[in-house]
Amino acid sequence: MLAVERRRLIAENLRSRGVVSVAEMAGLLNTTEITVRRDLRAMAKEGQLVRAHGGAVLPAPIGHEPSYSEKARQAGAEKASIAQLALALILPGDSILLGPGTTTLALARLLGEIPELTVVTNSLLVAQALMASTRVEVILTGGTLRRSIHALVGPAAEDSVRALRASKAFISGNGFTPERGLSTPSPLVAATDRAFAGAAQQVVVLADHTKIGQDTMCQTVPTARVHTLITDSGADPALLAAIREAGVDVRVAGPGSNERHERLASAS
Amino acid sequence: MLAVERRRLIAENLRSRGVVSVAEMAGLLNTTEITVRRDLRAMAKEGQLVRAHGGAVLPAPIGHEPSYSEKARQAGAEKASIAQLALALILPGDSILLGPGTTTLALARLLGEIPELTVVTNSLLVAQALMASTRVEVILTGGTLRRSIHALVGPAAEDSVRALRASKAFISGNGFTPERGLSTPSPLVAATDRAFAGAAQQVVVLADHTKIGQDTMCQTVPTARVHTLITDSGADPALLAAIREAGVDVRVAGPGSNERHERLASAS
DNA sequence: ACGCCATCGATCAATTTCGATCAATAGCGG
DNA sequence: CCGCTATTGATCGAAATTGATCGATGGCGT
Repeated sequence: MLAVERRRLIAENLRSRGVVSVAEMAGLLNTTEITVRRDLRAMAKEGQLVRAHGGAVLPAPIGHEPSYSEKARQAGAEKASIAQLALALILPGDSILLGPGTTTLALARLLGEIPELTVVTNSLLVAQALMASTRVEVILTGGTLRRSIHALVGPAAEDSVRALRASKAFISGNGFTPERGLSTPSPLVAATDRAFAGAAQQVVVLADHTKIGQDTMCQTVPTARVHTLITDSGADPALLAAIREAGVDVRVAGPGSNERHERLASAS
Repeated sequence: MLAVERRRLIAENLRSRGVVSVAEMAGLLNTTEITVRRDLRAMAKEGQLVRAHGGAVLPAPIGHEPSYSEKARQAGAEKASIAQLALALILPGDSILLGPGTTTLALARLLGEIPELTVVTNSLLVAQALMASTRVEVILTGGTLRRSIHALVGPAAEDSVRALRASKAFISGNGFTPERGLSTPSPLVAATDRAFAGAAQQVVVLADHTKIGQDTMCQTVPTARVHTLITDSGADPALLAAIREAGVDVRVAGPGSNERHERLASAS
Protein backbone atom coordinates (compact mmCIF):
# COMPACT_ATOMS: atom_id res chain seq x y z
CA MET A 1 0.00 0.00 0.00
CA LEU A 2 1.33 3.38 -1.01
CA ALA A 3 1.76 6.13 1.52
CA VAL A 4 -0.46 8.51 -0.40
CA GLU A 5 -3.14 5.86 -0.61
CA ARG A 6 -3.03 5.38 3.10
CA ARG A 7 -3.32 9.06 3.82
CA ARG A 8 -6.18 9.43 1.43
CA LEU A 9 -8.07 6.69 3.23
CA ILE A 10 -7.38 8.34 6.54
CA ALA A 11 -8.64 11.65 5.21
CA GLU A 12 -11.73 9.93 3.87
CA ASN A 13 -12.51 8.27 7.15
CA LEU A 14 -11.94 11.51 8.93
CA ARG A 15 -14.27 13.49 6.71
CA SER A 16 -17.06 10.96 6.91
CA ARG A 17 -16.98 10.39 10.64
CA GLY A 18 -15.26 13.43 12.08
CA VAL A 19 -12.74 11.47 14.15
CA VAL A 20 -10.27 8.67 13.61
CA SER A 21 -8.31 6.71 16.17
CA VAL A 22 -4.76 5.54 15.70
CA ALA A 23 -5.44 1.90 16.57
CA GLU A 24 -8.51 1.73 14.36
CA MET A 25 -6.67 3.08 11.33
CA ALA A 26 -3.75 0.78 11.95
CA GLY A 27 -6.08 -2.21 11.82
CA LEU A 28 -8.02 -0.95 8.84
CA LEU A 29 -4.92 -0.19 6.82
CA ASN A 30 -2.97 -3.30 7.81
CA THR A 31 -0.12 -1.34 9.20
CA THR A 32 1.26 -0.42 12.58
CA GLU A 33 0.25 2.38 14.85
CA ILE A 34 3.64 3.98 14.41
CA THR A 35 3.04 4.56 10.75
CA VAL A 36 -0.44 5.89 11.32
CA ARG A 37 0.88 8.22 13.93
CA ARG A 38 3.49 9.51 11.53
CA ASP A 39 0.85 10.01 8.87
CA LEU A 40 -1.35 11.89 11.27
CA ARG A 41 1.54 14.08 12.32
CA ALA A 42 2.35 14.93 8.71
CA MET A 43 -1.26 15.62 7.87
CA ALA A 44 -1.62 17.76 10.96
CA LYS A 45 1.31 19.85 9.82
CA GLU A 46 -0.50 20.42 6.55
CA GLY A 47 -3.64 21.44 8.35
CA GLN A 48 -5.75 18.57 7.13
CA LEU A 49 -6.58 17.49 10.65
CA VAL A 50 -5.98 18.28 14.26
CA ARG A 51 -4.07 15.81 16.33
CA ALA A 52 -5.54 14.53 19.55
CA HIS A 53 -4.55 11.93 22.07
CA GLY A 54 -5.21 8.54 20.51
CA GLY A 55 -6.30 9.86 17.16
CA ALA A 56 -7.25 13.00 15.29
CA VAL A 57 -10.28 15.15 14.56
CA LEU A 58 -11.41 17.47 11.83
CA PRO A 59 -9.95 20.94 12.12
CA ALA A 60 -12.36 23.49 13.54
CA PRO A 61 -13.56 25.47 10.50
CA ILE A 62 -12.37 28.70 11.99
CA GLY A 63 -11.71 29.60 15.56
CA HIS A 64 -14.71 30.39 17.68
CA GLU A 65 -14.80 32.92 20.42
CA PRO A 66 -15.14 31.02 23.64
CA SER A 67 -17.44 33.52 25.31
CA TYR A 68 -19.86 33.56 22.47
CA SER A 69 -19.92 29.85 21.87
CA GLU A 70 -20.38 29.28 25.56
CA LYS A 71 -23.49 31.36 25.43
CA ALA A 72 -24.61 29.45 22.40
CA ARG A 73 -24.45 26.17 24.29
CA GLN A 74 -26.19 27.56 27.30
CA ALA A 75 -29.75 27.10 26.20
CA GLY A 76 -28.86 25.00 23.21
CA ALA A 77 -31.86 22.70 23.29
CA GLU A 78 -34.40 25.49 23.50
CA LYS A 79 -32.77 27.50 20.76
CA ALA A 80 -32.53 24.44 18.57
CA SER A 81 -36.22 23.71 18.90
CA ILE A 82 -37.06 27.33 18.11
CA ALA A 83 -34.86 27.08 15.05
CA GLN A 84 -36.59 23.87 14.00
CA LEU A 85 -39.93 25.64 14.09
CA ALA A 86 -38.53 28.54 12.10
CA LEU A 87 -37.14 26.15 9.53
CA ALA A 88 -40.69 25.23 8.53
CA LEU A 89 -41.24 28.80 7.34
CA ILE A 90 -38.44 28.61 4.82
CA LEU A 91 -39.14 27.21 1.38
CA PRO A 92 -36.87 26.25 -1.48
CA GLY A 93 -36.18 29.27 -3.63
CA ASP A 94 -36.65 31.75 -0.79
CA SER A 95 -34.49 34.74 -0.08
CA ILE A 96 -34.22 35.38 3.59
CA LEU A 97 -32.54 37.84 5.93
CA LEU A 98 -30.84 36.48 9.01
CA GLY A 99 -29.81 38.76 11.84
CA PRO A 100 -27.18 38.15 14.46
CA GLY A 101 -27.80 36.11 17.57
CA THR A 102 -27.41 32.62 18.88
CA THR A 103 -30.91 31.60 17.93
CA THR A 104 -30.62 32.76 14.35
CA LEU A 105 -27.28 31.01 14.28
CA ALA A 106 -28.98 27.79 15.29
CA LEU A 107 -31.38 28.33 12.42
CA ALA A 108 -28.52 28.90 10.00
CA ARG A 109 -27.09 25.52 10.92
CA LEU A 110 -30.29 23.89 9.70
CA LEU A 111 -30.38 25.57 6.31
CA GLY A 112 -27.74 23.50 4.59
CA GLU A 113 -30.05 21.21 2.69
CA ILE A 114 -32.56 23.72 1.35
CA PRO A 115 -32.07 24.12 -2.39
CA GLU A 116 -32.03 27.45 -4.17
CA LEU A 117 -31.87 29.39 -0.96
CA THR A 118 -30.34 32.83 -0.66
CA VAL A 119 -29.38 34.05 2.78
CA VAL A 120 -28.50 37.64 3.53
CA THR A 121 -26.91 38.20 6.90
CA ASN A 122 -24.76 40.62 8.82
CA SER A 123 -23.50 37.93 11.18
CA LEU A 124 -20.07 36.44 10.61
CA LEU A 125 -21.07 33.39 12.58
CA VAL A 126 -24.05 32.75 10.35
CA ALA A 127 -21.83 33.10 7.31
CA GLN A 128 -19.38 30.71 8.87
CA ALA A 129 -22.08 28.20 9.66
CA LEU A 130 -23.18 28.29 6.05
CA MET A 131 -19.66 28.04 4.71
CA ALA A 132 -19.98 24.30 4.20
CA SER A 133 -23.46 24.45 2.69
CA THR A 134 -22.53 24.91 -0.91
CA ARG A 135 -26.15 24.83 -2.05
CA VAL A 136 -26.96 28.03 -0.19
CA GLU A 137 -25.96 31.38 -1.58
CA VAL A 138 -24.70 33.59 1.19
CA ILE A 139 -24.60 37.36 0.97
CA LEU A 140 -23.03 39.40 3.69
CA THR A 141 -23.94 42.99 4.29
CA GLY A 142 -21.04 45.32 4.61
CA GLY A 143 -20.43 47.31 7.72
CA THR A 144 -18.28 47.86 10.75
CA LEU A 145 -17.36 44.81 12.74
CA ARG A 146 -19.00 44.75 16.14
CA ARG A 147 -16.96 42.26 18.06
CA SER A 148 -19.31 41.49 20.90
CA ILE A 149 -21.85 39.93 18.58
CA HIS A 150 -19.63 39.04 15.65
CA ALA A 151 -21.77 41.05 13.29
CA LEU A 152 -21.60 43.99 10.95
CA VAL A 153 -23.41 47.18 11.88
CA GLY A 154 -23.45 50.85 11.05
CA PRO A 155 -24.63 52.94 8.14
CA ALA A 156 -22.87 50.77 5.57
CA ALA A 157 -24.71 47.71 6.82
CA GLU A 158 -28.03 49.51 6.73
CA ASP A 159 -27.45 50.82 3.24
CA SER A 160 -26.58 47.44 1.83
CA VAL A 161 -29.68 45.92 3.38
CA ARG A 162 -31.86 48.71 2.04
CA ALA A 163 -30.74 47.82 -1.47
CA LEU A 164 -32.30 44.39 -1.11
CA ARG A 165 -35.72 42.84 -0.78
CA ALA A 166 -36.39 39.48 0.78
CA SER A 167 -39.43 37.43 1.58
CA LYS A 168 -38.69 36.94 5.25
CA ALA A 169 -36.44 38.37 7.89
CA PHE A 170 -35.45 36.31 10.91
CA ILE A 171 -34.19 38.53 13.64
CA SER A 172 -33.53 38.30 17.29
CA GLY A 173 -32.88 40.70 20.12
CA ASN A 174 -32.55 41.04 23.84
CA GLY A 175 -36.16 41.64 24.77
CA PHE A 176 -39.69 41.42 23.49
CA THR A 177 -42.81 42.94 25.08
CA PRO A 178 -46.37 43.26 23.79
CA GLU A 179 -46.17 47.01 24.03
CA ARG A 180 -42.78 47.84 22.56
CA GLY A 181 -42.00 44.83 20.44
CA LEU A 182 -38.42 43.77 19.91
CA SER A 183 -35.63 45.70 21.62
CA THR A 184 -31.88 45.54 22.02
CA PRO A 185 -29.38 47.51 24.12
CA SER A 186 -27.29 48.91 21.30
CA PRO A 187 -28.52 51.69 19.02
CA LEU A 188 -26.22 50.52 16.24
CA VAL A 189 -27.54 46.99 16.33
CA ALA A 190 -31.07 48.28 16.56
CA ALA A 191 -30.67 50.36 13.44
CA THR A 192 -29.39 47.38 11.50
CA ASP A 193 -32.18 45.15 12.72
CA ARG A 194 -34.65 47.84 11.74
CA ALA A 195 -33.19 47.87 8.24
CA PHE A 196 -33.57 44.09 8.09
CA ALA A 197 -37.21 44.36 9.07
CA GLY A 198 -37.80 47.06 6.50
CA ALA A 199 -36.36 45.00 3.67
CA ALA A 200 -38.53 41.94 4.25
CA GLN A 201 -42.12 41.23 3.46
CA GLN A 202 -42.49 39.24 6.64
CA VAL A 203 -40.73 39.75 9.93
CA VAL A 204 -40.12 36.68 12.07
CA VAL A 205 -38.73 37.20 15.56
CA LEU A 206 -36.86 34.37 17.24
CA ALA A 207 -36.74 34.86 20.99
CA ASP A 208 -36.38 32.28 23.71
CA HIS A 209 -38.45 32.58 26.87
CA THR A 210 -35.81 34.56 28.73
CA LYS A 211 -36.38 37.46 26.34
CA ILE A 212 -40.17 37.55 26.56
CA GLY A 213 -41.28 40.37 28.83
CA GLN A 214 -37.85 41.99 28.87
CA ASP A 215 -37.42 45.50 27.60
CA THR A 216 -34.13 47.12 26.73
CA MET A 217 -33.04 50.51 25.52
CA CYS A 218 -33.63 50.57 21.82
CA GLN A 219 -36.74 49.43 20.09
CA THR A 220 -35.86 47.70 16.85
CA VAL A 221 -39.22 46.56 15.52
CA PRO A 222 -42.61 47.56 16.92
CA THR A 223 -45.07 44.78 17.63
CA ALA A 224 -47.25 45.82 14.72
CA ARG A 225 -44.46 45.12 12.24
CA VAL A 226 -43.83 41.61 13.58
CA HIS A 227 -45.71 38.90 11.73
CA THR A 228 -44.48 35.87 13.61
CA LEU A 229 -42.84 35.30 16.97
CA ILE A 230 -41.26 31.97 17.71
CA THR A 231 -40.37 31.24 21.29
CA ASP A 232 -40.17 28.24 23.59
CA SER A 233 -42.51 26.78 26.16
CA GLY A 234 -40.86 28.53 29.06
CA ALA A 235 -42.46 31.85 28.15
CA ASP A 236 -45.18 33.45 30.26
CA PRO A 237 -48.54 32.46 28.67
CA ALA A 238 -50.14 35.74 29.68
CA LEU A 239 -47.52 37.72 27.81
CA LEU A 240 -47.83 35.48 24.79
CA ALA A 241 -51.59 35.99 24.82
CA ALA A 242 -51.09 39.73 24.88
CA ILE A 243 -48.70 39.51 21.95
CA ARG A 244 -51.21 37.41 20.03
CA GLU A 245 -53.77 40.03 20.83
CA ALA A 246 -51.60 42.54 19.02
CA GLY A 247 -51.88 40.52 15.84
CA VAL A 248 -48.69 38.51 16.01
CA ASP A 249 -48.67 34.86 15.01
CA VAL A 250 -47.06 33.38 18.10
CA ARG A 251 -45.62 29.90 17.85
CA VAL A 252 -44.25 27.96 20.78
CA ALA A 253 -41.57 25.34 20.35
CA GLY A 254 -41.76 22.68 23.03
CA PRO A 255 -38.62 21.10 24.35
CA GLY A 256 -39.99 17.72 23.32
CA SER A 257 -40.80 18.75 19.80
CA ASN A 258 -37.49 17.66 18.45
CA GLU A 259 -35.49 15.79 20.98
CA ARG A 260 -32.34 14.44 19.48
CA HIS A 261 -29.76 16.24 21.50
CA GLU A 262 -27.92 13.56 23.35
CA ARG A 263 -24.81 14.77 25.04
CA LEU A 264 -22.05 12.42 25.96
CA ALA A 265 -19.63 15.05 27.07
CA SER A 266 -21.30 16.08 30.26
CA ALA A 267 -18.27 15.42 32.39
CA SER A 268 -16.98 18.96 32.53
CA MET B 1 5.68 -3.40 -26.56
CA LEU B 2 5.84 0.22 -27.62
CA ALA B 3 6.51 2.95 -25.14
CA VAL B 4 3.34 4.84 -25.99
CA GLU B 5 1.32 1.68 -25.54
CA ARG B 6 2.83 1.15 -22.13
CA ARG B 7 2.08 4.66 -21.03
CA ARG B 8 -1.46 4.45 -22.29
CA LEU B 9 -2.02 1.36 -20.17
CA ILE B 10 -0.53 3.05 -17.17
CA ALA B 11 -2.80 6.03 -17.66
CA GLU B 12 -5.77 3.72 -18.00
CA ASN B 13 -5.01 1.88 -14.81
CA LEU B 14 -4.47 5.12 -13.04
CA ARG B 15 -7.77 6.58 -14.13
CA SER B 16 -9.74 3.51 -13.18
CA ARG B 17 -8.25 2.99 -9.76
CA GLY B 18 -6.73 6.28 -8.72
CA VAL B 19 -3.34 4.82 -7.85
CA VAL B 20 -0.75 2.62 -9.50
CA SER B 21 2.35 1.09 -7.97
CA VAL B 22 5.63 0.65 -9.75
CA ALA B 23 5.98 -3.07 -9.03
CA GLU B 24 2.42 -3.81 -10.07
CA MET B 25 2.79 -2.06 -13.40
CA ALA B 26 6.09 -3.74 -14.04
CA GLY B 27 4.44 -7.13 -13.63
CA LEU B 28 1.40 -6.22 -15.67
CA LEU B 29 3.42 -4.81 -18.54
CA ASN B 30 6.06 -7.51 -18.55
CA THR B 31 8.81 -5.03 -18.06
CA THR B 32 11.10 -3.91 -15.30
CA GLU B 33 10.49 -1.42 -12.57
CA ILE B 34 13.15 0.84 -13.99
CA THR B 35 11.21 1.36 -17.17
CA VAL B 36 7.98 1.96 -15.31
CA ARG B 37 9.71 4.49 -13.14
CA ARG B 38 11.00 6.28 -16.18
CA ASP B 39 7.53 6.31 -17.69
CA LEU B 40 6.04 7.67 -14.51
CA ARG B 41 8.67 10.36 -14.31
CA ALA B 42 7.94 11.46 -17.88
CA MET B 43 4.20 11.40 -17.35
CA ALA B 44 4.57 13.37 -14.16
CA LYS B 45 6.45 16.04 -16.06
CA GLU B 46 3.52 16.26 -18.44
CA GLY B 47 1.10 16.59 -15.57
CA GLN B 48 -0.73 13.36 -16.24
CA LEU B 49 -0.05 12.08 -12.75
CA VAL B 50 1.65 12.90 -9.51
CA ARG B 51 4.58 10.82 -8.47
CA ALA B 52 4.67 9.25 -5.04
CA HIS B 53 6.95 6.85 -3.28
CA GLY B 54 6.33 3.42 -4.80
CA GLY B 55 3.93 4.56 -7.46
CA ALA B 56 1.81 7.47 -8.58
CA VAL B 57 -1.63 8.96 -8.02
CA LEU B 58 -4.09 11.02 -9.99
CA PRO B 59 -3.19 14.70 -10.04
CA ALA B 60 -6.54 16.03 -8.78
CA PRO B 61 -8.59 13.66 -6.68
CA ILE B 62 -11.83 15.38 -7.64
CA GLY B 63 -13.33 17.35 -4.82
CA HIS B 64 -10.18 17.66 -2.77
CA GLU B 65 -8.55 20.82 -3.95
CA PRO B 66 -5.92 22.10 -1.60
CA SER B 67 -8.11 23.38 1.17
CA TYR B 68 -7.54 26.88 2.32
CA SER B 69 -6.08 25.86 5.62
CA GLU B 70 -3.71 23.52 3.83
CA LYS B 71 -2.45 26.28 1.61
CA ALA B 72 -2.07 28.55 4.58
CA ARG B 73 0.40 26.20 6.22
CA GLN B 74 2.28 25.57 3.04
CA ALA B 75 4.80 28.36 2.89
CA GLY B 76 4.11 29.88 6.24
CA ALA B 77 7.60 31.18 6.86
CA GLU B 78 7.91 32.98 3.55
CA LYS B 79 4.50 34.53 3.81
CA ALA B 80 5.24 35.65 7.33
CA SER B 81 8.42 37.40 6.29
CA ILE B 82 6.58 39.12 3.44
CA ALA B 83 3.96 40.23 5.91
CA GLN B 84 6.67 41.56 8.22
CA LEU B 85 8.00 43.72 5.44
CA ALA B 86 4.54 44.97 4.58
CA LEU B 87 3.94 45.85 8.20
CA ALA B 88 6.57 48.56 7.96
CA LEU B 89 4.40 50.39 5.43
CA ILE B 90 1.52 50.75 7.84
CA LEU B 91 1.43 53.68 10.22
CA PRO B 92 -0.76 54.51 13.18
CA GLY B 93 -3.87 56.30 12.02
CA ASP B 94 -3.87 54.70 8.60
CA SER B 95 -6.86 53.37 6.78
CA ILE B 96 -5.93 50.37 4.70
CA LEU B 97 -7.63 47.92 2.39
CA LEU B 98 -6.81 44.25 2.77
CA GLY B 99 -7.73 41.75 0.09
CA PRO B 100 -8.20 38.03 0.46
CA GLY B 101 -5.32 35.57 0.41
CA THR B 102 -3.05 33.74 2.76
CA THR B 103 -0.34 36.37 2.60
CA THR B 104 -2.66 39.24 3.40
CA LEU B 105 -4.02 37.09 6.19
CA ALA B 106 -0.52 36.77 7.59
CA LEU B 107 -0.30 40.55 7.50
CA ALA B 108 -3.62 40.91 9.28
CA ARG B 109 -2.29 38.82 12.14
CA LEU B 110 0.44 41.40 12.70
CA LEU B 111 -1.83 44.43 12.84
CA GLY B 112 -3.17 43.96 16.31
CA GLU B 113 -0.92 46.43 18.03
CA ILE B 114 -1.16 49.36 15.65
CA PRO B 115 -3.26 52.11 17.23
CA GLU B 116 -5.96 54.05 15.40
CA LEU B 117 -5.92 51.70 12.48
CA THR B 118 -8.90 51.12 10.22
CA VAL B 119 -8.92 47.99 8.10
CA VAL B 120 -11.34 47.44 5.25
CA THR B 121 -11.47 43.91 3.94
CA ASN B 122 -13.62 41.48 2.02
CA SER B 123 -12.00 38.46 3.61
CA LEU B 124 -13.78 36.72 6.42
CA LEU B 125 -10.51 35.25 7.56
CA VAL B 126 -8.92 38.66 7.88
CA ALA B 127 -11.91 39.83 9.88
CA GLN B 128 -11.62 36.75 12.03
CA ALA B 129 -7.93 37.36 12.59
CA LEU B 130 -8.64 40.91 13.69
CA MET B 131 -11.52 39.89 15.91
CA ALA B 132 -9.30 39.88 18.96
CA SER B 133 -7.53 43.13 18.12
CA THR B 134 -9.88 45.55 19.78
CA ARG B 135 -7.75 48.54 18.90
CA VAL B 136 -8.30 48.04 15.19
CA GLU B 137 -11.54 49.10 13.56
CA VAL B 138 -12.61 46.49 11.06
CA ILE B 139 -14.97 47.19 8.18
CA LEU B 140 -16.19 44.41 5.98
CA THR B 141 -17.38 45.03 2.49
CA GLY B 142 -20.66 43.43 1.63
CA GLY B 143 -21.01 40.91 -1.11
CA THR B 144 -21.62 37.33 -2.03
CA LEU B 145 -19.69 34.73 -0.13
CA ARG B 146 -17.12 32.94 -2.25
CA ARG B 147 -16.36 29.84 -0.29
CA SER B 148 -13.10 28.80 -1.87
CA ILE B 149 -11.32 31.90 -0.63
CA HIS B 150 -13.56 32.79 2.30
CA ALA B 151 -14.18 36.24 0.87
CA LEU B 152 -16.94 38.49 -0.38
CA VAL B 153 -17.13 39.29 -4.06
CA GLY B 154 -19.58 40.55 -6.63
CA PRO B 155 -21.12 43.91 -7.47
CA ALA B 156 -22.13 44.58 -3.90
CA ALA B 157 -18.54 44.17 -2.76
CA GLU B 158 -17.28 46.46 -5.48
CA ASP B 159 -19.87 49.12 -4.72
CA SER B 160 -19.07 49.19 -1.05
CA VAL B 161 -15.37 49.52 -1.78
CA ARG B 162 -15.99 52.30 -4.25
CA ALA B 163 -17.68 54.31 -1.53
CA LEU B 164 -14.44 54.39 0.42
CA ARG B 165 -10.98 55.90 0.15
CA ALA B 166 -7.92 54.50 1.83
CA SER B 167 -4.25 55.32 1.87
CA LYS B 168 -3.01 51.88 0.92
CA ALA B 169 -4.39 48.68 -0.51
CA PHE B 170 -2.67 45.37 0.17
CA ILE B 171 -3.76 42.81 -2.31
CA SER B 172 -2.62 39.45 -3.50
CA GLY B 173 -3.37 37.19 -6.43
CA ASN B 174 -2.30 34.07 -8.23
CA GLY B 175 0.28 35.50 -10.59
CA PHE B 176 2.39 38.55 -11.25
CA THR B 177 4.37 39.31 -14.42
CA PRO B 178 6.18 42.45 -15.54
CA GLU B 179 3.93 42.73 -18.58
CA ARG B 180 0.46 42.05 -17.21
CA GLY B 181 0.81 42.85 -13.56
CA LEU B 182 -1.32 41.04 -11.01
CA SER B 183 -3.71 38.35 -12.19
CA THR B 184 -6.12 35.84 -10.72
CA PRO B 185 -8.15 33.00 -12.22
CA SER B 186 -11.60 34.25 -11.23
CA PRO B 187 -13.26 37.24 -12.92
CA LEU B 188 -15.32 37.94 -9.83
CA VAL B 189 -12.30 38.09 -7.58
CA ALA B 190 -10.45 40.14 -10.15
CA ALA B 191 -13.21 42.74 -10.24
CA THR B 192 -13.15 43.07 -6.48
CA ASP B 193 -9.40 43.38 -6.37
CA ARG B 194 -9.60 46.03 -9.05
CA ALA B 195 -12.07 47.96 -6.92
CA PHE B 196 -9.65 47.72 -4.02
CA ALA B 197 -6.83 49.09 -6.12
CA GLY B 198 -9.04 51.91 -7.37
CA ALA B 199 -9.99 53.01 -3.89
CA ALA B 200 -6.46 53.33 -2.57
CA GLN B 201 -3.82 55.96 -3.09
CA GLN B 202 -1.12 53.31 -3.07
CA VAL B 203 -1.34 49.74 -4.25
CA VAL B 204 0.89 47.21 -2.53
CA VAL B 205 0.99 43.70 -3.95
CA LEU B 206 1.99 40.82 -1.70
CA ALA B 207 3.12 37.81 -3.71
CA ASP B 208 5.43 35.00 -2.72
CA HIS B 209 7.98 33.74 -5.22
CA THR B 210 5.71 31.03 -6.59
CA LYS B 211 3.49 33.74 -8.05
CA ILE B 212 6.21 35.76 -9.74
CA GLY B 213 6.28 35.03 -13.44
CA GLN B 214 2.92 33.26 -13.39
CA ASP B 215 0.07 34.58 -15.46
CA THR B 216 -3.55 33.61 -15.01
CA MET B 217 -6.76 34.48 -16.73
CA CYS B 218 -7.88 37.77 -15.35
CA GLN B 219 -5.70 40.80 -14.93
CA THR B 220 -6.60 42.59 -11.73
CA VAL B 221 -4.11 45.43 -11.59
CA PRO B 222 -1.74 46.45 -14.38
CA THR B 223 1.87 46.88 -13.45
CA ALA B 224 1.65 50.63 -13.88
CA ARG B 225 -0.90 50.89 -11.08
CA VAL B 226 1.22 48.91 -8.63
CA HIS B 227 3.40 51.06 -6.41
CA THR B 228 5.06 48.37 -4.34
CA LEU B 229 5.59 44.66 -4.74
CA ILE B 230 6.70 42.62 -1.78
CA THR B 231 7.94 39.11 -2.43
CA ASP B 232 10.45 36.68 -0.98
CA SER B 233 13.97 35.77 -1.91
CA GLY B 234 12.97 32.75 -3.95
CA ALA B 235 11.79 34.92 -6.83
CA ASP B 236 13.64 35.07 -10.15
CA PRO B 237 15.98 38.13 -10.01
CA ALA B 238 15.59 38.76 -13.75
CA LEU B 239 11.84 39.06 -13.43
CA LEU B 240 12.17 41.30 -10.40
CA ALA B 241 14.53 43.54 -12.35
CA ALA B 242 12.01 43.79 -15.16
CA ILE B 243 9.29 44.69 -12.69
CA ARG B 244 11.52 47.35 -11.15
CA GLU B 245 12.13 48.64 -14.66
CA ALA B 246 8.39 49.18 -14.97
CA GLY B 247 8.50 51.58 -12.05
CA VAL B 248 7.47 49.30 -9.22
CA ASP B 249 9.17 49.52 -5.85
CA VAL B 250 10.14 45.87 -5.41
CA ARG B 251 11.05 44.70 -1.94
CA VAL B 252 12.38 41.27 -1.19
CA ALA B 253 11.81 39.62 2.15
CA GLY B 254 14.49 37.09 2.83
CA PRO B 255 14.27 34.41 5.46
CA GLY B 256 16.78 36.40 7.44
CA SER B 257 15.42 39.82 6.69
CA ASN B 258 13.12 39.72 9.65
CA GLU B 259 15.79 41.18 11.86
CA ARG B 260 16.38 44.19 9.68
CA HIS B 261 12.77 45.23 9.71
CA GLU B 262 11.57 44.55 13.19
CA ARG B 263 11.00 48.03 14.51
CA LEU B 264 7.80 47.77 16.46
CA ALA B 265 6.89 44.17 15.93
CA SER B 266 9.45 42.34 17.94
CA ALA B 267 6.94 40.65 20.18
CA SER B 268 4.79 38.34 18.17
C1' DA C 1 -4.03 13.47 44.94
C1' DC C 2 -1.79 9.44 43.47
C1' DG C 3 -0.55 5.76 40.59
C1' DC C 4 -1.35 2.96 36.49
C1' DC C 5 -1.64 2.56 31.70
C1' DA C 6 -2.11 4.07 27.17
C1' DT C 7 -0.05 7.15 24.13
C1' DC C 8 3.58 9.92 22.35
C1' DG C 9 8.12 11.36 20.62
C1' DA C 10 12.86 10.13 19.47
C1' DT C 11 16.31 7.20 17.95
C1' DC C 12 18.11 2.99 15.57
C1' DA C 13 17.85 -0.84 12.28
C1' DA C 14 15.90 -3.15 8.18
C1' DT C 15 13.69 -2.95 3.95
C1' DT C 16 12.19 -0.75 -0.05
C1' DT C 17 12.55 2.58 -3.47
C1' DC C 18 14.86 6.14 -6.07
C1' DG C 19 18.24 8.21 -9.12
C1' DA C 20 22.47 7.95 -11.82
C1' DT C 21 25.68 5.78 -14.39
C1' DC C 22 26.99 2.06 -17.46
C1' DA C 23 26.13 -1.90 -20.64
C1' DA C 24 23.24 -4.17 -24.17
C1' DT C 25 19.98 -4.43 -27.85
C1' DA C 26 17.07 -2.84 -31.65
C1' DG C 27 15.94 0.34 -35.14
C1' DC C 28 17.66 3.51 -38.69
C1' DG C 29 20.20 5.81 -42.27
C1' DG C 30 24.29 6.15 -45.07
C1' DC D 1 27.76 -3.64 -43.98
C1' DC D 2 28.87 -0.13 -40.61
C1' DG D 3 28.05 3.36 -37.39
C1' DC D 4 24.73 6.10 -34.71
C1' DT D 5 21.08 6.84 -31.61
C1' DA D 6 17.22 5.73 -28.74
C1' DT D 7 15.32 2.64 -25.68
C1' DT D 8 15.74 -0.81 -22.27
C1' DG D 9 17.97 -3.41 -18.57
C1' DA D 10 21.34 -3.79 -14.65
C1' DT D 11 24.02 -2.41 -10.74
C1' DC D 12 25.20 0.53 -6.86
C1' DG D 13 25.03 4.17 -3.52
C1' DA D 14 21.71 7.37 -1.46
C1' DA D 15 17.33 8.47 0.38
C1' DA D 16 12.90 7.46 2.09
C1' DT D 17 9.69 4.61 4.41
C1' DT D 18 8.61 1.48 7.88
C1' DG D 19 8.87 -1.06 12.17
C1' DA D 20 10.68 -1.68 16.94
C1' DT D 21 12.29 -0.23 21.32
C1' DC D 22 12.79 3.03 25.18
C1' DG D 23 12.06 6.89 28.09
C1' DA D 24 8.69 10.58 28.89
C1' DT D 25 4.18 12.52 29.07
C1' DG D 26 -0.63 12.98 29.70
C1' DG D 27 -5.23 11.03 30.74
C1' DC D 28 -8.11 8.41 33.70
C1' DG D 29 -9.75 5.69 37.49
C1' DT D 30 -9.59 4.95 42.35
